[in-house]
Amino acid sequence: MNPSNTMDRMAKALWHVGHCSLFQQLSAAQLAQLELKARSRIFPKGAAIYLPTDHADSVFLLAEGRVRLCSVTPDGKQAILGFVEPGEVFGELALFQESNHEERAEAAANATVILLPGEELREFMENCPQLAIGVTKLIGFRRARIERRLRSLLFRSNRDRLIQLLLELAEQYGKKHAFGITVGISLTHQELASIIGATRESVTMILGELQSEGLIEIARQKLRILDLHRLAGVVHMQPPSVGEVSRSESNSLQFQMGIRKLPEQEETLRDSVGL
Amino acid sequence: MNPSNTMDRMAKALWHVGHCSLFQQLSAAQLAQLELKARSRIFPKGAAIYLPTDHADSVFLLAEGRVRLCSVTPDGKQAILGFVEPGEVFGELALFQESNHEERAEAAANATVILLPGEELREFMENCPQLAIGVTKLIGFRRARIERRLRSLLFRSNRDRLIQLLLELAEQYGKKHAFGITVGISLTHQELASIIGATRESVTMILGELQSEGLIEIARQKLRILDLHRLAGVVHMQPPSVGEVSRSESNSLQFQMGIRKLPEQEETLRDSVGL
DNA sequence: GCGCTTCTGTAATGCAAATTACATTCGTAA
DNA sequence: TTACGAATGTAATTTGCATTACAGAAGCGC
Repeated sequence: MNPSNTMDRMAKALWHVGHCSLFQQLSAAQLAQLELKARSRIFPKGAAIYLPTDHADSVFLLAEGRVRLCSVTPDGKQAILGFVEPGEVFGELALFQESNHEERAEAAANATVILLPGEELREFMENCPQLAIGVTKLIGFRRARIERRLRSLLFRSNRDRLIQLLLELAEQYGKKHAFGITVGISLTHQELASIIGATRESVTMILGELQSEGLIEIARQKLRILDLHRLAGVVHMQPPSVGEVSRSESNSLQFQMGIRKLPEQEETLRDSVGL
Repeated sequence: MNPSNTMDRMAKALWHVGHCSLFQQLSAAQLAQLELKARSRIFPKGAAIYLPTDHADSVFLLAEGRVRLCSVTPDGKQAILGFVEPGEVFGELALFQESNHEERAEAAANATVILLPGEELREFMENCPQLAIGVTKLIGFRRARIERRLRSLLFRSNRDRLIQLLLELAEQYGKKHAFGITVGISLTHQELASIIGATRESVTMILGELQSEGLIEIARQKLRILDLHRLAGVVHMQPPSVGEVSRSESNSLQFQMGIRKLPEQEETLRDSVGL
């Protein structure tokens, strides 16, 4: 690691910290101080950023790439808790829990991550209530999402959960087209399954059904929703709004929690994120 | 509502707010100011404190009684998210979400509740970072719990979830006895089921099995755990510590999330809370 | 191109748990 | 004490999904 390399990374860290919505509250001086402590790291696709055993005392800010948060059981079952998109913070619970992480974060694509020492952040929060409130909002927002996912696991069938997920994907990555909406992210059936808490086979079957019902259309990785309203109707929801520009809300960490069997090898999010 | 009654209530509110761990951070002056805005209300057993539709902009502090948080579907399925014990805060997500509550809070026993206007609290948080950090910790703590519950729903069987719940109850309400641990709270099978996300019948059967395996003993509402270690072993967990005094940690909001069919009538937590 | 792996599709079988349908006991208010 | 609703116990039946087991297709490095 030569000096210029280090400088480059630090410069990047500075830029990204300043542009993360969570830190908008800080004054220029504070930002500079925080950035002094920030360190940036690059993780190749598939690499683990932290493990459930790590006693991490750092908060992470994703600069580039995509990160997957998942939970794994000793016997190899795995669930995807959510994805982190650039500009988002993750691992934020370590800020206060004096315990270890309870999940695993891995780079779903080559990822540049900025590490912010928890110690520092806590100090900043004490001096800057705005920041503290921002963090509270963030954690609360994600808690609300998890509660929703919990509910859907309790109350809804595999099929309904998958449909719900498709609707969320449409809202997040959807782009209106001549006929229907094309979803600009491609996930494998296995990943969809891990998100909603089902098996790969179930997802394959359900997608097939939905297609033959004329609700969606699948052509090699490309998913298109033909009848948004009818789809939303099935699960008794309002059809989400799908913009031309989309990417509705950047407060991500989306998706439901799911389960999947870990086949002993890396599984990766396809990189092609159209749109 | 005559004046003296009002005064009485306000005095109570004052006392309780001052004694809630969350508000220890505030100075005497701040406390007094907050208390000016606090209002206390009494809810009879079974009454709803807030509904999923309420646009509540208040945080609640339970002074006396017990509150149940649950989630209900349009078709009558119901899940218990957790219970609130005296001294604990609830409804805290409303502090920031500009939306409605997503759950329902009802008095599981006659309950005295102190209402703190969200507007006020937000102001206090801006002036007192300690308070903001306290709130963050609280929300984060509960989020971590929910994530654990989600995992157990995904990865564990009905049986294992029930055992886990029994262990938690032992830790919270357990009291060491000559042989085994008596659990000082009595919940109906239906309630246990709603907490772990199973049906009443399943719970009845599993409890029966556990009894015939010599792990527990049930005699009219009274649950006794005979072999804590073996029980914990079944679910691959460390046996929880059970004090003579117990009530380990007051940061409650315990239990897993569950499901149950709402039989169109009130269901109440038995009042007898031994210990 | 070829061969490899990763993904997708399909179908039979198994199983945990919900559903349904009662019988019994308990608690408690009349 | 009786009577009634609530809580518990048990069992047969159904079902949603996981499991298991392949076979074909698509992507990709060589």
